Amino acid sequence: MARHRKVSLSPRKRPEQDRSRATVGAILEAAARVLVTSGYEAFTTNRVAEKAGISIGSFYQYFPNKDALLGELMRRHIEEIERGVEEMAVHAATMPLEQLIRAAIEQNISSHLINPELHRVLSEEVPMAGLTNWKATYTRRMHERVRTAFELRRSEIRVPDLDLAVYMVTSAVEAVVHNGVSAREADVKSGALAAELARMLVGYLTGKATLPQRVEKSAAE
Amino acid sequence: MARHRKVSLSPRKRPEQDRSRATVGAILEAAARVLVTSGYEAFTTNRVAEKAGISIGSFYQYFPNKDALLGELMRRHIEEIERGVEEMAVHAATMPLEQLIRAAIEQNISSHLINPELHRVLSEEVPMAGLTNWKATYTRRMHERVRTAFELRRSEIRVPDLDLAVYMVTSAVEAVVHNGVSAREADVKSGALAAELARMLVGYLTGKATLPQRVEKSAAE
DNA sequence: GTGTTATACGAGCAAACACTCACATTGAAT
DNA sequence: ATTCAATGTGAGTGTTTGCTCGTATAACAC
Repeated sequence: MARHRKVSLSPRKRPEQDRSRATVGAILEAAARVLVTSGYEAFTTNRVAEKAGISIGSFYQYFPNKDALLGELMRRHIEEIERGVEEMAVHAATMPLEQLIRAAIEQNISSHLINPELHRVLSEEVPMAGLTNWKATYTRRMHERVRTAFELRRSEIRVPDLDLAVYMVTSAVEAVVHNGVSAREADVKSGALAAELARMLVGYLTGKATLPQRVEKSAAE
Repeated sequence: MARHRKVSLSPRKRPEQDRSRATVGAILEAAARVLVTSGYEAFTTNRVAEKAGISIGSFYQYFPNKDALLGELMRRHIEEIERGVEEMAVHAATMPLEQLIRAAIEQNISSHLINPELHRVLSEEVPMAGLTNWKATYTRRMHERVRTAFELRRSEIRVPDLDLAVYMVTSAVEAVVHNGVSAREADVKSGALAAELARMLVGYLTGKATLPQRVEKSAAE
């Protein structure tokens, strides 16, 4: 365990030939697999190299240290999520508030369903100390986006402090969806959770409550 | 690191004399201090013993392994929180729904303010694998409590699925308060966050929205 | 072919760390 | 004063693990 002085996080060497690009790919794939199947506890550089079918020496050709691998894994995962968010944001400008909220929730849910177990391990088990806090920058970017969307609909929103509203909504959505994926799987799949959440948030923002409606057994699942 | 086969979690030996009770106290105190000031990364048995002013040998007289110490620390922290919840639950039976919600939120906030940094480290950094999942049992007990309270007010609540409602409310409260303590400190202290949260939840549960009111600069802080 | 660079290998080093054990000290009962 | 259990000590052990480095092979340039 000589992993306390971490300096460079960027790759030591860039892969130039196809052979090495395949190696890096295998490493990242194996890393995700190890995290998903055995959790962070079993996430050691030697184990990842073994599962990737390469030698530990090859690993350190492309990653300066263990944290760099974790960072790259997290970077790619967040990138994948934000690609979806980007797409949604295009339509968002024109939708009425209620549909916008609903769409954002659905978006958040599908983010969690890309690779639920990897998402869980990355956000719950991996120690954030040491790798430049990806979660924080992700949260910040998300807040900015939501804030912009809210400003466009300022007249519909009755909450005095917009920043506080942004914070409340993002916190609530993230938590309810994140926990829901494992604890209320059925409600997530049926859309009931999304519907309830949307009703809660729209009521909060507009001050106009809508009554719940019984949800039909949807086509989901 | 020979910490993979963990068996007994209960103390190896019970302290009988005052001297040894003081030792155990010093250990627990030092453990909390290390977690708060240096995070889980620096949380080693040798370090805790050193900070407690005792030898590593003495440590292992009373704790069979590292996880047992973490477990005891967590058990005491949760116990402290639940003592407050208990007190609140007495009044809860008679209050109208809105005040009940508000009281529960205030209770949750004060739980977080007992030792905010310790609370944060325990719930975010400490790996839950290995120690019998305290968080899960705490969550379950909390759900039962809230469910019972909701059942007493079933007529006021318009949400069809009560379990889902319990889940939504507890998730939202926990997340908004937990993050709020560090990210919206001012709003937590002024009571603005609690007010907004209560409004959101009451609207969601009853289907009757209330408009936000500007919050006076309160006496807090 | 020859030289050069990229890639791969894996035994082994050095440090960290949970935990043991043989021995020392203290306290209380008789 | 003697005895014995409770308590305290800390150097040392066994293991894990991040990471290096000397060396071997494959690809490319000419």
